[in-house]
Amino acid sequence: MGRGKVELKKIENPTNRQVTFSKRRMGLFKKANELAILCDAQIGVIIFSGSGRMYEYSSPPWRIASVFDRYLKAPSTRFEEMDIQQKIVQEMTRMKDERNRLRMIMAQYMAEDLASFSAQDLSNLEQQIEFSLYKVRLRKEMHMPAEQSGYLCLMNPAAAIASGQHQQAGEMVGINPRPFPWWDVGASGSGSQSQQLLLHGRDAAESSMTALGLSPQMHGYRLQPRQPNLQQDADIHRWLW
Amino acid sequence: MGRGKVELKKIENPTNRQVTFSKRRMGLFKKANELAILCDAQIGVIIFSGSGRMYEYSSPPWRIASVFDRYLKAPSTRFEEMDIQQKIVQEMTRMKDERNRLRMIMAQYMAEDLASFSAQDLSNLEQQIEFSLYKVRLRKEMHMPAEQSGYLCLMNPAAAIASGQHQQAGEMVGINPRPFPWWDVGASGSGSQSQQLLLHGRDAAESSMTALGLSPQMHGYRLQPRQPNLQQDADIHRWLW
DNA sequence: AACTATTTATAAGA
DNA sequence: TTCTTATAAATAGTT
Repeated sequence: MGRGKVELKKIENPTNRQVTFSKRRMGLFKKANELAILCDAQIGVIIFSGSGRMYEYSSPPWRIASVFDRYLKAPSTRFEEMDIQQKIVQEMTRMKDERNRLRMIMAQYMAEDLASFSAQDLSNLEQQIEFSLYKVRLRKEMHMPAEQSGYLCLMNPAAAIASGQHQQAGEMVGINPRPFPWWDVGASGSGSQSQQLLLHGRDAAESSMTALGLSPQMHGYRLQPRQPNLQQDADIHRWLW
Repeated sequence: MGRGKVELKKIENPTNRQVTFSKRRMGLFKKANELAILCDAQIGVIIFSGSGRMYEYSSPPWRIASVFDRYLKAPSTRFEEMDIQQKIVQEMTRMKDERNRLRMIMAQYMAEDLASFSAQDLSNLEQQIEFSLYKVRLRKEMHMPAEQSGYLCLMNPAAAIASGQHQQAGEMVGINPRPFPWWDVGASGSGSQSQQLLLHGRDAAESSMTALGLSPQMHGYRLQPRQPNLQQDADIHRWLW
């Protein structure tokens, strides 16, 4: 609709693209509004521009949130929702616990909260930090091969070795129980610590909706027999962890 | 567009309405698709017909759930406009992000993931760890007053002072952008890498500020409804955080 | 579901 | 950005 036919591919000229975006965005909202009124429908539209700005339309008198809420609830029964919400509460609690644990660990490791530490705890923590320092310096040496070879001597060699052995054995230095056991982070039965501490970018990219099994596709699973909700659990777990 | 002009009001004839609904629904989705492709936008459209049937479009390669997630995370989306379920999803996402962030920080601080660190990064991390070590040893001295007074000498004094100054200034040692900027956590105006590395920089920066600020009292100010209107909201918030 | 007379949307130009 | 206008596209009423 215009002076020339337009090919359905990304408009390369940024200015043209911006102008077209503006025009067509308004056109789309107008169309949505007409459809909603003419045909008595509830409509929500959300647009993110290439630059990340959000635009939204929802048919009066609704808010976008209402549309989404209806979307969330559309394919499911109340009973199933209750079920999944229980899962949510459970997983949420776990995650909150781990977050709090990590906070405490960080505070201790950065020596910002040593009030509850005994002398022995302090020694163990010191060893642990020394070992971290050792690893950093080791890596530093790799970057600048020659020059300061004696650098690592700043660290207590015994501690380095001891820590190294611990590490090889797959466990961190054990500090006494009173302070929070940050060295045992996330050790819910298995898996090496380093693995647990690494972030897998995949997590961040995943969709919460998918995770919660709230998309229509997922609801299909949940409507299956009342077997233990394995698929759903797996989905939730994958997203959460 | 048609044989006659159309008045913008609900079509009374059910058959006509249904036909128009079909035609215009497809037209709307087509327009949305064109806009998405031509202008490189991410678009989601949800339609509920008068009879309650749901239709949806989302611009490839996304699913409508992704759009919804992004909506929840958008800075302009206000907490108090969301429904309970959406709030839960949003809060979970935030908590997960913060947990992942803490994990990453821990891994770096414990020198378990230094692959992406430059020499400068390593130096700064080294300084930071040295400072932690310094604080631990300081505290250790308090426990056993006499004996090994020369203990602190193991640490590079210059680094200790430098770190101390940084600390006093209220900021951590600055390491270069490539690794995850845990040292820059919560630095509001820094314009550092955090926005790129995080799924939704602004929100995560806010929560992580308290994460490393480690003062639970301050946490989550943005999450609170601006006006403490709904008791339900308050309950959720109290439980989540 | 197809057809087409018209209206509407909009690309390009100003 | 906004307006203009030639033209493409959408669609209302018809078959």
